[in-house]
Amino acid sequence: MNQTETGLNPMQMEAVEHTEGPLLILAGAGSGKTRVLTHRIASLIRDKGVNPWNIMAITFTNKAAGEMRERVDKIVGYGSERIWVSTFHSSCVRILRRHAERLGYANNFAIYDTDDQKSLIKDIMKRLQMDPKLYRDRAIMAAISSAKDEMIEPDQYRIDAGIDWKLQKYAAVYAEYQAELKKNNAMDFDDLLVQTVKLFQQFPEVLDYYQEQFRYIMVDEYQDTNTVQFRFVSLLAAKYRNLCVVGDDDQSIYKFRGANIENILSFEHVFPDAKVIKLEQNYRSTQNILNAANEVIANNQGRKAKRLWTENPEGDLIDLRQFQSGFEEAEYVAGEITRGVRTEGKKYRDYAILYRTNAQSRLFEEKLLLANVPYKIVGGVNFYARREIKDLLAYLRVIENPEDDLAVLRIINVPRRGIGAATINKVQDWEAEQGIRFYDALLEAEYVPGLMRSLNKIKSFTSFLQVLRAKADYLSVKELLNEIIEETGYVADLQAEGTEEAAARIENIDELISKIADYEESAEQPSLGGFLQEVALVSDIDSVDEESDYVLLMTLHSAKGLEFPNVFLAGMEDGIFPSYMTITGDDPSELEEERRLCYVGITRAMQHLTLTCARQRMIRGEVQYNKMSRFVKEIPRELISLERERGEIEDRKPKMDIPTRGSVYAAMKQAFREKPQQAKTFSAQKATKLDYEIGDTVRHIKFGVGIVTDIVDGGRDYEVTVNFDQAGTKKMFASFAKLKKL
DNA sequence: CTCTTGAAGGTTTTT
DNA sequence: CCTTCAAGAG
Repeated sequence: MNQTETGLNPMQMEAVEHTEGPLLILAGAGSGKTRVLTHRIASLIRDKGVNPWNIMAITFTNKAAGEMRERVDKIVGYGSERIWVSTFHSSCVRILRRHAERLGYANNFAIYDTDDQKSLIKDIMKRLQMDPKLYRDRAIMAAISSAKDEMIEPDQYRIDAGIDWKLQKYAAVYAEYQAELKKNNAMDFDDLLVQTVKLFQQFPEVLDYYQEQFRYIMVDEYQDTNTVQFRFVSLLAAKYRNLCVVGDDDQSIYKFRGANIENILSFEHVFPDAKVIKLEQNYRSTQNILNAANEVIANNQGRKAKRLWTENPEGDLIDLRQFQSGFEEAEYVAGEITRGVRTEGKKYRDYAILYRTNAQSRLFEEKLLLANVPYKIVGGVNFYARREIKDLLAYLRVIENPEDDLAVLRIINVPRRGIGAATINKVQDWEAEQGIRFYDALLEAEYVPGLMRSLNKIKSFTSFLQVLRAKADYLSVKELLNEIIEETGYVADLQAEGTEEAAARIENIDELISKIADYEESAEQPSLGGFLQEVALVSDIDSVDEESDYVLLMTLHSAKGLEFPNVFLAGMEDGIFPSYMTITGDDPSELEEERRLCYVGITRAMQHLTLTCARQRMIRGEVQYNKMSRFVKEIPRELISLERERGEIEDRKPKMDIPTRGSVYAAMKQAFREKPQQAKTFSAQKATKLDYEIGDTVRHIKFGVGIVTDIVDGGRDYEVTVNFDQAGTKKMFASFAKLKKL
């Protein structure tokens, strides 16, 4: 490969060609590191004759993994499916599925999410008779998680706790928690890493097998690896030492999750023979944006010296707008997007709105809805964490892994079977006495004293599960779920409820069904276990689809690794960003982490960056007055445009900042709500036929009743003009407006 | 045992 | 604001 053929600059070339031995690539934002990684993999296969299956690449999201595989495929044309490209968690699961029994787990172990962890911790706290006022479950979960990140086992934790009675108590919960997980044949997220490393440490032959397999290892976003992940990688790479890590210390933003910035800062100490390559040319952003980012991050101490530069034009100034309230802020953003799309030929997907906390998405959602702008919110409540989804998944989990007592407990009385807390307590007491598993106790419920009428209910529950389990042998996952829905009457109950909320839940269930269908179509060997695993490890960002035309809303954390032509950084206020916690806390390194987050945010923008803030804002039902973020003040004045309004702005009536009434807003959201799958509808298929035409009277969920005055076939979608009785004339896309003919 | 109601308490960021 | 938890009636 030569430079002209690949379009790589000399530094990038060097990174691609340096394949033997440890390599640290310090890749600034937008410096083309993904290109380097893909070309490096391609070059290994094509030019150096390395077998695809001898390569492992760790990416930050499943989506990034898929894209990398695709790009390699384009360059090389074969073998990409044999490369291990995946996240840390997925790689570990894949390894553990084959060897978990060596660690005392069955290979079909369940994966517990944060919710599951929490219920388990609560259970244990109750059992240990701990006062929930004195001990916070969140704190305990965090403590256990960080212990695992550092590979500290319960015994060690207890020793380290010394005479601190509180930590001693934590240690007790930790030990019990770990025992319980094992008993349930389950692992939490952290365990996936920890157990894999344990596997490698305890079984040298297993380690050796994988060392032989993964002769070339690459890790993306290395600045955000934690200690276990570092151990995992270094163990695997210990034999052939072909370890290439790519990262940017300025973009380390996951300290709260155990990310250890030392991993990147001291890579050269751990691997003294490491080659270090810096990629400092930015191909993404304009001069002005890059300068702003450079100035902000320069305020941090203890970073590797570097300065990004670009050959890109200077570009627009950075817009800074301060508003009276969060409502006005959101309105402005929605308006700017509408304007850009209407007058500048921009696409909705050219825009992203980034904020510090998920809670900030609300206002934007509301205003975008009003402005008829298609959007998608990334993050927030995970789809698979919704109650109805977790309930149904719990059935599937119990079928797959009979030892998952936590899942059994979740569904034993869902839907209502008349098996209440009193009954469950009796069974649990007896179970503890006998030293058996909860589910096994249910099977032998006739021996449990004092059950009375509940006994029959338990019997019918367990026999229902047994039947399902038998059917699992020949039914597909989809059929199985239908069976569950049918037999439990889960959807029927919701239908009977007849509320908005119930309807939304049913919609979610429908979506779950189609997700299963998708899975069964696309997976090589679809199985119940495979589906549950996939579900446990997806993140919301994985479902973002570049083809679809919508504005993306997400936290700064979720935006890592992405880029957009136009970025709004919202809520630039002290107390929001940087967050209240870091300002009041006394750890200056936390402020630096926030600053890195700001750096990440700024560098997402390719052409245009807008910073917004509000003088006053409703937080938790209270009005807060915030100063403009200190980060904004770190940007040189000459890079900023304060121009109040641009172009003519229609004379606005004085705004009443009254939030849309909850019910109306909820209803609109409902009508509009964006399911990942519906997302495709926007771009791929317009409504094939409209059930109304010019002259018809229609109803819009927000604007009320009106008459259709025009319908234009815009190719992708119909653009409908409606003259509303109340709201005046509006143009809107048919697939969004959800107009109902009257 | 279930459902309703009211009060209290709590918020970064996520695989 | 929104979720979670406890208490009390049916």
